[in-house]
Amino acid sequence: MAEGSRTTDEARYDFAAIQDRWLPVWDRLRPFNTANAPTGAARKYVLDMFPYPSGDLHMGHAEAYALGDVIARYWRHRGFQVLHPIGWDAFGLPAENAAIKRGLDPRGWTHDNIAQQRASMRRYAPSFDWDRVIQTCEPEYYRWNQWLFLRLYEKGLAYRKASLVNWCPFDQTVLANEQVVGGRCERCDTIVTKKKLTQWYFRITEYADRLVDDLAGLEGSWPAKVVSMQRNWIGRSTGADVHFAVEGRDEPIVVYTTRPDTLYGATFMVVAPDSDLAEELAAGASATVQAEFAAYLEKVRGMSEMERMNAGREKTGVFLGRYATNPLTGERLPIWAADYVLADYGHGAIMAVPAHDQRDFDFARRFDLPIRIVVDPTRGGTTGGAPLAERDPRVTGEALVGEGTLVASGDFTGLGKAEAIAAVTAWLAERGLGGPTTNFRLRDWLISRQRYWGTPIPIIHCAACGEVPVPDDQLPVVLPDAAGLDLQPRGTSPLGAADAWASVACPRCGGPARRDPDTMDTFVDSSWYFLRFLSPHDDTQAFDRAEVERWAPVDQYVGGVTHAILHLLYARFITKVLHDLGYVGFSEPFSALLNQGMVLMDGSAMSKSRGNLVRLSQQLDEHGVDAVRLTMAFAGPPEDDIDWADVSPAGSAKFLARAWRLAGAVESDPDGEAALGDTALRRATHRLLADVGPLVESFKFNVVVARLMDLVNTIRHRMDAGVASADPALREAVEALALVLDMFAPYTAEDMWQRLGHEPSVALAPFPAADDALLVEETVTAIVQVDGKLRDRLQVAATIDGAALEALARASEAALRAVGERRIVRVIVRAPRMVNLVTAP
RNA sequence: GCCGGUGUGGCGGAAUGGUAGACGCGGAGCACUCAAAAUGCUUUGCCCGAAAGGGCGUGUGGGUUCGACUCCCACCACCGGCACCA
Repeated sequence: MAEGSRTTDEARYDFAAIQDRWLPVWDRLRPFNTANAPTGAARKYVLDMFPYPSGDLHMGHAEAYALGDVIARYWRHRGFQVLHPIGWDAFGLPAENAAIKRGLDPRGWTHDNIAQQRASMRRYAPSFDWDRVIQTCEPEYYRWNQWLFLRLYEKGLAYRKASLVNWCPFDQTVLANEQVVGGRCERCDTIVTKKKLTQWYFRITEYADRLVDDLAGLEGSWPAKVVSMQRNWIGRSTGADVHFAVEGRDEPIVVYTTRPDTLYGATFMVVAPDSDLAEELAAGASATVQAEFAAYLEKVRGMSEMERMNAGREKTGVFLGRYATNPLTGERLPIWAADYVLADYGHGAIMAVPAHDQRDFDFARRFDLPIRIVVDPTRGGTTGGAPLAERDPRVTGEALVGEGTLVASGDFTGLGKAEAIAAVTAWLAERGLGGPTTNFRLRDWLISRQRYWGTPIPIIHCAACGEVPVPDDQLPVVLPDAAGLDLQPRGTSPLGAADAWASVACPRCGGPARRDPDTMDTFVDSSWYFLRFLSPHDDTQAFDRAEVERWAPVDQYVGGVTHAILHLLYARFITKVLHDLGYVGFSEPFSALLNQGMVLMDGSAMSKSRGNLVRLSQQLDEHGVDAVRLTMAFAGPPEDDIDWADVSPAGSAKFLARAWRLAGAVESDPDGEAALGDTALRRATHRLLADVGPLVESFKFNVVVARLMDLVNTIRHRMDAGVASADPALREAVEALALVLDMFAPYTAEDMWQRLGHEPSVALAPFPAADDALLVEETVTAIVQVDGKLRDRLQVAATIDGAALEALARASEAALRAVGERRIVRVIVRAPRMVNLVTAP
């Protein structure tokens, strides 16, 4: 092979020099400044989740921003005006903890980290609009957090209440339900305890139904996994409330059940020991019962969430010495307190049906309570087989939770499960003894934090007026300087000690008052930041309505699946609130979502302690920005994890060098007539141009890269086959290469573009349309099958008709050999691609 | 337990119901070189065969179809989420 002949250009591909060449040019031209884009064009809002400034950028960032940038650059090449902003999620506990550990001010620490990340980001070169940077720790931003809080407060969606909350003993602060993972603090892994505190909440439960219902509209454009996780987390369940009269009490106990059909099987009641109801019921019982209950309650309170939530643990509880009445049967039911019933779900009390609920069954066994079967699974049940006597829970130890037919249930006997649920619920509703109800696993969002580094809550506490919101015109409530404050976590907010800051005159009565010392959960900051990007410097409002209408909602959101519940749920909630308040015209913030996977090393997540940390800066120094970015895109489907041990940034660099050298081989003029060039090469070029769109839009970035490699191989092969440097088809091919490559390797593409005689930036040059005429092949490979098995390949004209193709197939030597002595009884022809000869003996 | 997802060469992964393994990594051989690196060329699913050729192959077992990685049913394995939520 005539090696070297194809690479007439012997210049070396030097990624460092190329990076140094183009960074200052891009700084000057600002090609991705949204204002520089053609106006009037269709728009796309492509948003990457903004980073948290803890240390420098890492491999995970590199993947996320590489993939997000493919999409942003793609739409620009398609002629869209693209908004692709970046900022920093700069408040929060990790930064504060890190600063305290080092004896630094969180503000300085955070700013230093942002500066470092920003410099790294500039070199990594995602196509961001650098004029829209936001940092949530600046008053220019968090002022509007406070504004948002006040709007929720006005609507009764922000409120303060005392209740048992999740408490992290290490961080000395409360946690939202969503921040407790497996009973541990999401941040520091400490076992979470419960504490009774007065805290601020956002009433997200008021939106629970819509947060579930609207997921249907996201199906298909959000990952199925995320939709299902959200649905799971909100945990909507439908059933019925049932009122049970209590002996010696005026008010009935209300319970929630998803199985009203089993009401005849209720043999006792259970209330949550840490509920007010339990306390009240115990108080009305004998001294012995009171003592037992008190001891039990103490034991329960002493347990961590971890211990209490362990489902496998043996049931415990105490009899409260009180009785309720089954509304359907009039039967007398003993009332127990047991910690398997949760105080904050439903009504904190249940009717226990041991035959048809495993937990109730376990409890009944433990305390020798009656078990009564009221649903016969052998009739109408999904699992047939064994007779009822063998399926009895008392024999099997398994409650009968499935389908079946009601037995021993008075007038309801004989009904199926679904009919019975409806019938019993209706019966209860008619008599005012209950009715259909929906319940949610989701709890209100606890947003106050007893820490320094966050948005001050804009409320003033006045002895005379109570809670008084800070008037809008007095915003922002600026976070006081950390100097002189003790930031060590002690369970109360450090801001309370900033006397000069905390003491204020009540805005209502002018009397002495104090600011609320708590700060907001940082997830408040990120719940609406995508709107701030639309008018980041507006100091008169949180966001500009006209800009919102121009850009929002986000067309494509890109980020890690770690935020599948927390951030996305909160952002969806806040968007619905803003919609209801008339501030935005849509109620879902992110029309489409792409979750990139994680970057692993040797099969597990990277960590310093595990010793498998791959440093991004080292990878960039060694292989270059483009090679790392390309590797991220080429590794596989974006949502899959990448094991860095399995991929080859060196291979990526090799490919980039090959592609780059081709730009030096082109010797024709930019305005040459491509139609006069090599047809085979032109076909390859136009096939790529035709396929890029569908591939990128279905996130098959790895396939696009493979197709680019294919094109490079084809170009080289065509050159070997005699396509000259002056052939306009070569220029056409290499230009297409540079344009498509820009999505993955912007430096290399920009340099190629210049070598091809164009002005920067390649990122703003449109993709040429594929020429349909070049997509139609002249000859194709037809396959000949015998009984569905491949036996021969034929080169045929693409226009061949069925009869001609069949004739060729019947004449195929290989096919006839396979047919042997058998007869051909049927022929399926799909011209021009396939013939199947079906035989019989 | 419930919900969601995934199973394809040594590895990462391709494949509108119609040529399984595109593209790459890794391996082997060769060229260039004093040598190496770099670069380039050839080759590379498994088995039988010198070759021609043949057989087997997409987690397992069934099914639909002329034809199944792809569609349907059952099962197995792994990953992720939720989990004493009544």
